[in-house]
Amino acid sequence: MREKFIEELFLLGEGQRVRIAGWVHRRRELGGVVFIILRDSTGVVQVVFKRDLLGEEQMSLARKLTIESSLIVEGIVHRDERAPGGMELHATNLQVFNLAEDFPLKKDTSKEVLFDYRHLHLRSRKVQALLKIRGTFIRSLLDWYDDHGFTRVEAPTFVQAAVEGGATLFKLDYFGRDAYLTQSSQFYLEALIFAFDNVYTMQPSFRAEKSRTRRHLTEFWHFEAEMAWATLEDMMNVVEDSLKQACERTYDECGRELDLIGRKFEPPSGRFPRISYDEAVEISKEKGVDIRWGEDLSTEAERAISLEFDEPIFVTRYPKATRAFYHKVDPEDNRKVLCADLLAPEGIGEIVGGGQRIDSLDELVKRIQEENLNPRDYYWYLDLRRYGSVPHSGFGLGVDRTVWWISGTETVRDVIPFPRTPTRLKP
RNA sequence: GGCGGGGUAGCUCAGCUAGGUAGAGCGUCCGGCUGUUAACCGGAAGGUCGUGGGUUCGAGUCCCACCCCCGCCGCCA
Repeated sequence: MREKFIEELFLLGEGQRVRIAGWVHRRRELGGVVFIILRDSTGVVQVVFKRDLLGEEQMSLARKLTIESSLIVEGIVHRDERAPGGMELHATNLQVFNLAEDFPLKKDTSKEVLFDYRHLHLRSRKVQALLKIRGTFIRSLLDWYDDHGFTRVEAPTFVQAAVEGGATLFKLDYFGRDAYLTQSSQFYLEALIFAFDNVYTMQPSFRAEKSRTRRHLTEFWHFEAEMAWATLEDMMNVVEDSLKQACERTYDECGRELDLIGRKFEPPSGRFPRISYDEAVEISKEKGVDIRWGEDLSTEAERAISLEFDEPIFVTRYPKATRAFYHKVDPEDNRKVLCADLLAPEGIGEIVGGGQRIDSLDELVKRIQEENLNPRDYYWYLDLRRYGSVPHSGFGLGVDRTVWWISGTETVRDVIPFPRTPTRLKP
């Protein structure tokens, strides 16, 4: 079988014999010589097929090779300036495992058709690079939490009640009862901090909104953390430290991939600015955005603010009416709550949302009633305030959106292997 | 949910303003070429112009209805 990866071939010397395996990336045929660019997970190399080394029978096999055919080839390494990368393999033996049918993806294929064929497009070098960046970012992010006393936990995907009133849930039949797909693991994490103090999870969340934009998915990867005894400021520090480290490591480990996709990404180095909602409204007004105090920040306002800064920026203490019921009221101004959103630069918008949770039973019941929700639906969530309640804070980070920001692609769909949107359920 | 753009060959698009036998490039197939770099050269095949209805001698083109896709806003991560 395979002896070397393509990447390793470039370390070999002139005249060495080697056997590699991979897929036909490009082919160019002349009368008596066939050039194949062969791809594996580590890179590409030009393989040259000539009659004198291969013989007539294998030469005719080489002439039939189609794009994405899989093969094992033995040959002799040659340095040649005419070869891409300065090195090529002169084939001495060809073993075709599968002669591919006409590959449907060509140079002029539109983005939508590429997503129709996502199962095939994944093997492109660009998607490969993006998913490598994604994997590296996720690993680096989780490492930070593992190294800082957080316990990894999991929450159910089937749930009975909404976490927040606003977001729409996917409803499904659960043995004759109504159930929903989770839109956040937050409440479960709040229960788990009583066992572990600091917990995190990373799993999909689901939103049934028909949001047809380049930053929305109906199924997205949600990193969430919850911390006992933590204030809003503690929470922001955790977000900042972990995100900085994850960005730095991704930058360090994925230089080749960032180059390949043409992304000039600078990991944030300075302290993330923290501005209040009040200041955010002022900045928006100065930039000509039509906004009134008390309204949530519009996409236009978020963009105007994020373009003012080079680093991700926290916007804190929004008006109570713009946030879900579980946020703790700001003791310095009871019109506001102790929350923070993190806006990514370059107009990407919100990648983190979080804050300090209500720890008083009476206050929480009052807020649930004000939202016309039924406290009985939240019985176990209320229990957490009955038995040893503690001040606590937490947040959710949109993994896909963050990787989108790092990689600078056109849409968030580019950075997840199999995106789900209101109109896309396959492949 | 509101607004805008779009649906013509396998793919990317032109043709629609001014109705008159359906076009290009790429890809595919066939042939040529022993150093190609998204190779090149010659030839061929390939289309119920999103669906239904209407106007007209005649509709891809004009009118009506519907379906689907993309983007922006709202909602959020």
